[in-house]
Amino acid sequence: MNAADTPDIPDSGDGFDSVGAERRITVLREEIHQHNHRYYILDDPLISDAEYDILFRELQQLEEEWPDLRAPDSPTMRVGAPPAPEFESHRHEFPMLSLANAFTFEEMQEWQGRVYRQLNLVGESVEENDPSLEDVTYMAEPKFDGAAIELIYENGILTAGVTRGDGETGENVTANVRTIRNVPLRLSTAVPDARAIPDLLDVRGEVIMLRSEFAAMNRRRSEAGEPLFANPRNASAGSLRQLDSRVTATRPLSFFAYGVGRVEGLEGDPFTRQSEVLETLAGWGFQVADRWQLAADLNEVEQFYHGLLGGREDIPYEADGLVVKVESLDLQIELGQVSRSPRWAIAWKFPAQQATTVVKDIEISVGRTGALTPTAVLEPVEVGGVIVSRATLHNREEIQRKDVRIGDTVIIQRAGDVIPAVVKVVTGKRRSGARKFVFPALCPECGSDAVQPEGEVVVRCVNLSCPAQIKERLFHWGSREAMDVDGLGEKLVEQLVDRGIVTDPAGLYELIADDLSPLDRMAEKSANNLVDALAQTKTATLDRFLTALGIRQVGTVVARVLARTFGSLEKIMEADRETLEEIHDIGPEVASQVITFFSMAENRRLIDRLLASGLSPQWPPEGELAGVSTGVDLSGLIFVFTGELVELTRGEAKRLVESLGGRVTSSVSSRTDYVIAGPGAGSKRAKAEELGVEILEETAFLAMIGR
DNA sequence: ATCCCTCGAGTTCA
DNA sequence: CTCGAGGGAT
Repeated sequence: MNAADTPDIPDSGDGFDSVGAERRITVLREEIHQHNHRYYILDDPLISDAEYDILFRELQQLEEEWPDLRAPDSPTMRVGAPPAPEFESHRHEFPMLSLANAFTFEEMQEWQGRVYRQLNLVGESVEENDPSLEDVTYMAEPKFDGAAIELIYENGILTAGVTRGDGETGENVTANVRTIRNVPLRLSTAVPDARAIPDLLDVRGEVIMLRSEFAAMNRRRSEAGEPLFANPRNASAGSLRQLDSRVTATRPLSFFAYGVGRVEGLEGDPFTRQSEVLETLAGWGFQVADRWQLAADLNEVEQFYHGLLGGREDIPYEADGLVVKVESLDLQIELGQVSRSPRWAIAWKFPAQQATTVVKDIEISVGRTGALTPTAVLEPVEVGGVIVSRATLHNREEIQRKDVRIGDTVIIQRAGDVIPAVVKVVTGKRRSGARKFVFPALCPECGSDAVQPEGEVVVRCVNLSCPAQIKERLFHWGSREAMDVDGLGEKLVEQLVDRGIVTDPAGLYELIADDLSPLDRMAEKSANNLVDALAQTKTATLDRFLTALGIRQVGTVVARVLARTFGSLEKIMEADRETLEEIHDIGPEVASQVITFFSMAENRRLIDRLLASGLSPQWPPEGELAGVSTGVDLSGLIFVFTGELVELTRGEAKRLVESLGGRVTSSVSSRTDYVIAGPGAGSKRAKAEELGVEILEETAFLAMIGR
């Protein structure tokens, strides 16, 4: 049933007036919504596809005739809209976290141990009000292998769909999401016991392709002579990121919901259990995993795991493991998160897909820092739907430890189903021709010495002018985290360096379009684009500039710390070792790398030339909340936010604290300095009282930071 | 001295 | 995504 494929039906000449049309449109939409639900969610249609198409066409025609009556939740939105030039980025109000992984039961037990420890369930100081071991139960469901997204519903209407992105910021793919047949455009209240719909709801889930749909789609593509998709995951992710949503509409995508983000204005009690969230979502019209399981302990989880693994092929979608969550939402809140993963959930992955192949050769590549990295060149082999021909061997010791020789038969797998790695050598199949790899003592790119410093694992080329290093440094300069120069790709850098046109980043800014014209694939237009893109980076922020310089041990985070602490390039260059080491997150090693970098005459000359070409690193960043310096110094202080905030969003509050040098974490501990508690604060507030941590209201917090 | 968490750096394929 | 190592807390 695909309305987009239905041939046009001649105009019926309905002759409604606007009121009549509106009434008819409302009836049609409601009816089509019901049929969609029965077809896609309940799998129990009441009418034939042909009858459905007639209703759909009628609605389409009416909407064409009365454009004012179009609506974002109309089923006709599902056929897609004309292409957009690019996706807008969209910041998640609550970050979309990723999950920690476990592969064995032992690793699951370790995770449980961390859960117990965090909840104070082990050790001597168990207090009366603390939860007990029996309170920690689990909910497990299959881990969908697709693309994670968030759907935003305002007053029950789907208003946005956003990809996970880096977890903080994703892309707005609303037009594409609307084309997914089992995504409710409007939340359903049809189920008798369904809860009333909240004012604002973020639904999280996975966009996937069912195995059968994927196979059928590839069959169609093969008949049409179109390229095939490697696997359902790539096909889903690719379809979701189509700029032309009419293309997305032709792809057989499905959405499975598994969680919520913001829930505002929910009537009655807040959610208390993970399974309740799932049941409620199902009641509102979402498709959820067809099999999920409550488990009183890890042994029950393990049974479910083995059951699912055994019948893995029979599941209608690809699952790469199990997601196990602590069932109680109160405990989830108390557990909080570490970095970008919640402590209350874990992915228990199925064993990675493996394949056997032969190592044809071992090649060495030279990185930005001169690191010599060996890569195994493999006889191409399919692993999990992708042809793999190379696998990293990391470093010299790794080759020795695994005793990988050229000509060996090896087992490879895709780590996390992405990056190929050599698991082990099949020694039984080793033939006499297999020879040990002699790790080079000289850099293969420039012939300089390659040395391995005492106590380190990495072998490095000592020559700073090594062409391979120059290329990587230039490429790094333009990378997304650094100066983000559009068009400065690997191929272009290669040509620039090989022809001696550019040898360092300053050289890039001395380029004019004429220098580029003799290069391959460099017509006038792309040359001008590159020069423009470079010009735009002249006002990049100081932290990006520092990242781009490629100082050892200084990446995005440390660069931001330096920019925030010193505020200008000159001050950073003047800073002495003691000043640097006093800064949180900077220790002797990082300090010494910074000092060394700026003390080298060559680097100082590079910076002079960059500044002379018009670069002026900006700090504080313009327009960002972070820029509103109030002169308050929060460095070294750790904040936890709990309950609702009124004046600020969580994201703003976090950025504010960080911009003033403080840190924000999610769980209260003895090292927390302040807990900012709003209405609805619960266990964290209690924990703060217990530990004697200072508690502030939002207004007091704002006063404290001078806003 | 030891653990845990983060950060940096390097890497694959489509 | 994974590994190694820096930094901070215990």
